[in-house]
Amino acid sequence: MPELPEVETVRAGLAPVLVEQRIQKAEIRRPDLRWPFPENMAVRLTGARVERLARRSKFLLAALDTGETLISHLGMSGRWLVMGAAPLAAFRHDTDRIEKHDHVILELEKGAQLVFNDVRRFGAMDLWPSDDLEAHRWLEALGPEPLGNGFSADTLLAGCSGRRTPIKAVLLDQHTVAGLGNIYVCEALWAAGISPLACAGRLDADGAARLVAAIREVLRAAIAAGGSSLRDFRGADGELGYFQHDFAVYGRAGEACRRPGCGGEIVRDVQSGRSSFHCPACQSGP
DNA sequence: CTTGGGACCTGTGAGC
DNA sequence: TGCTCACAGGTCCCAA
Repeated sequence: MPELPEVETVRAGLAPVLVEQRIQKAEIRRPDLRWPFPENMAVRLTGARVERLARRSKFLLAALDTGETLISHLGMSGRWLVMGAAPLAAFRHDTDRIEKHDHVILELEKGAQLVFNDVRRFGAMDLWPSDDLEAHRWLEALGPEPLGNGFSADTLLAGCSGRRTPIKAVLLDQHTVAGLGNIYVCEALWAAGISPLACAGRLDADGAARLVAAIREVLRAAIAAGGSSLRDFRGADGELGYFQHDFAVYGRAGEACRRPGCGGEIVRDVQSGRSSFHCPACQSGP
């Protein structure tokens, strides 16, 4: 489900109900997700007040007044949902299977509940000292934020230099730039006119500049649309994102390329076990 | 060091 | 109806 735009959508929806609220009770309903939860997580959360809710790449960072930060990752199917608000009650009604995968429930002041639901359990949570966050193993090796000043044609070119792997693999790997996933890599490469199969080491300065601009624009537009709802992504408020209607290539194998005057047909390839979509007519490379 | 493949886990839809 | 297979937005780990 969640790449950077979806995580940002969740952050924006969660912040108004979570920030400046105290966690009155933490119910931890299993010992782990992808990894074990931190020791005594319920105790360390209970009574803590959330001071800020930030995002780094695909991680949500809730800074607590205890000096620790609750780090969470949605994996493939994780969601943070706000319960107790009227609109949400309607959304939850017909789907009792959802409750089956509610793994962490945080009760806030004023009765609202935050529920972490994750069918596949590829998600993760940890608690870590806020003043040493960058040393956390999930965060220490992350590349720059794609929408931040640390990401540029120069840094992208440096990350691609000498690499024999396809450009798609470099963008999915979180070291050169952090936060992209399968959907937005495919979309950005299409927007830049570069094939996902193209050799990373052959990216030139012009291509790098186009790719950086394309990544930023695709992410910006997706965030503005509330992310993409394939299957079941929802924002924290239960709202659907709608960027999936704007996909140029993702999931469109056999359909016409949307670039004006192109006339090509989108094809699906499998690269290192994952679907890639591109238009052979207007995306350069092998 | 780089790279590709499998592993983790559950659910859904297509085809027989 | 029920079986099997392929596939799904992410990341880690290991062998070559």
